[in-house]
Parts: sequence; C-alpha cells; structure tokens
Amino acid sequence: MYYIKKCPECSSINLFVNREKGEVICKDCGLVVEDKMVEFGQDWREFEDDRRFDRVRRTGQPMTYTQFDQGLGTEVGQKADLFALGSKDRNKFFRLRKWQYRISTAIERNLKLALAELKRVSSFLKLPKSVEEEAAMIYTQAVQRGLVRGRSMESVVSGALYAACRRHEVPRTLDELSEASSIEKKEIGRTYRFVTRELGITILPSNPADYIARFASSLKLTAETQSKAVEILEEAQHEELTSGRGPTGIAAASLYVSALIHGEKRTQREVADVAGVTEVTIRNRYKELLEKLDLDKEVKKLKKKAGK
DNA sequence: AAGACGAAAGTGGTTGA
DNA sequence: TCAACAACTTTCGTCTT
Repeated sequence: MYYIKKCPECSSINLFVNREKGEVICKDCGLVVEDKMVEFGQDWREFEDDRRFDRVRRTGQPMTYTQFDQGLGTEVGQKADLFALGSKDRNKFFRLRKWQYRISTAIERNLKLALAELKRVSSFLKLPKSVEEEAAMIYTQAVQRGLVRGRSMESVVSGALYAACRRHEVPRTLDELSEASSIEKKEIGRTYRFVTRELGITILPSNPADYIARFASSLKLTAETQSKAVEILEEAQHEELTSGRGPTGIAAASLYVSALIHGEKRTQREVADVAGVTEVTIRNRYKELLEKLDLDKEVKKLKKKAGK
C-alpha cells in the first residue's frame, strides 16, 4: 500500500517525511502536517518500521568493521583542525600520511584477526594446510576488493573456507562449516556465492564421491564397503540419478546400500546423521538406486540368506 | 520397542517470464 | 521482481522385524 497524500494547505503532493522527528512537511508551502500523522499513524508506522528494519539489516552487523573507517575520517579531520593554526602544507602532509598509514594498518589488522579466525575454524575441521592457505588467499583478495564491507568478517572467512574446500575436493558441508564457525548456514552460503562470483572463482559442482571416505570412516565401515559404495555411485551417475540432487544425500544412500550388501548394516538414522541429511532423503535415493540399478537382486538375495 | 517406509505439508533456493 | 517449481525437511502414522 502506498501513501499518496496531499498537503491540506496547498494540495501539493510534494511532502517530505522526517522520520527521526516523525514529521511530515510540505515542501511547497512548508506546512507541518501533523494531524495527518495521527490520522494515518498506522500506515506511516508500518512504513517507518520497514525502512528502519531494512536499514538496520543492511548496516547492522558490519558496523564494527566499517566503524573503523568512519572513526578514522572524523579523527583526522579533528586533528587537522587543531594543526590548522600552523602551516597548512605541513598539516596536509601529516593528514595524508596518517590517513594512508591508518588505512593500511586497518587492512592489516583486519587480516590478522580474520586469519586467526580462519586458522581456528580450519583446525577445528581438521582441514589440510593447502586448503587453509587457499582460503587465506581468497579472503585476502576479498578484503582488498572491499568485499567484506557490508558483511561480517567471520562469515566471509567461512565462505572462503567453504570455497577452498570445494576447490580442493575435500568438501565439507555447510552444516559443518556452520558448526565450526557458529555462523548461520544461510549466511555462509550467501557470502560464499557472493565472494566466488565477485572474484571470478570457478566452482565445479561437488562430487558425491568426495564425501564417501569421510562418512565411511565416521560410520566405521570397512574399506570394501567404502569402495563398493563408490562403485554404486559411479553406476548411479551413469544412470543420471545424481544430477540435481544433493551430493550428500546420494553419498549417504550409496553407503547405506553398500553397508547392507556387505553385512555391515547401519540404520538409516545413523547414516543420515553423519551425512547431515534426513532419513527420508536417504530412503528416496535408496529407492531410486534399487529401481534403476540391479541392486534389488542383490539385496533380495541377502534377505533370502537371512531367512534361511 | 526400534527401525523402515511412506504420505502430506512446509521451507529455502533456483529459474524463467 | 515475482510466481512456479524441484529438492529437501519435518512430522506423523503404519508396517515389519
């Protein structure tokens, strides 16, 4: 709903809203239209709230980081005013020098903090050194391009790590990143997409096979089961069962079937937990696997054996 | 009693007009 | 920018072991 209002004095629609004071002023005749505020209080209120929420959301979190810049600007200005009593050229020189110094240390300080955080998250997830370094590189580039402005440092760190993982084919799920960094999954995904797009990093879709080894080891499955799972996975890919589906779900279902065949049965619940998907997803993938591949024969054989 | 299975409704992200 | 859509989740009831 929009609010087209007229000035009661001159019928102009050229009204100016001062949100801080809660006033509506006619730009043409200067009348403060107060009674309108009361009358349409509800409408204006909603408008105001929306705007404020929007503003808070856009500038809320990153304030600690942008604040440095803002603080810097005024500080230099104030000192410059004091020095203005002396030589203007000297003053200008000092101001510029200080400005440059502060800017460079600002980036450095940010980097130091960020890289410490990156290290922490990385070691928490037991990521290889190469991934950590790649992530650090991505983050550094992001800072230099000013991509951190407008989002929190931590989320960009997580995004960089996630991207680095993907590129090195040691994917971690967004859930794992989220747990390690205590940043919302959504937020990590968003910054990840943003940063990779802005930096022109190519992301190949993650391969379910990359998840198998990790899932298998947390489920304590044997190597045979694991390689069987990879086989199943390949067949599934051949049958085009994998496109458009979440890679973790497919990996989980392959492992589940494979474990079944090798008599190392795990419950759907167990597999679902380590893969970070639900049982339902495993069931759906599992069903597709049985239908498209000839696995149902093998599974039936096993059932017969168990029956005897 | 626990696990497997499936239906139905809801959620967040992608896509195409 | 918005509505349609597919994948996935949540929840819950029923069947099997």
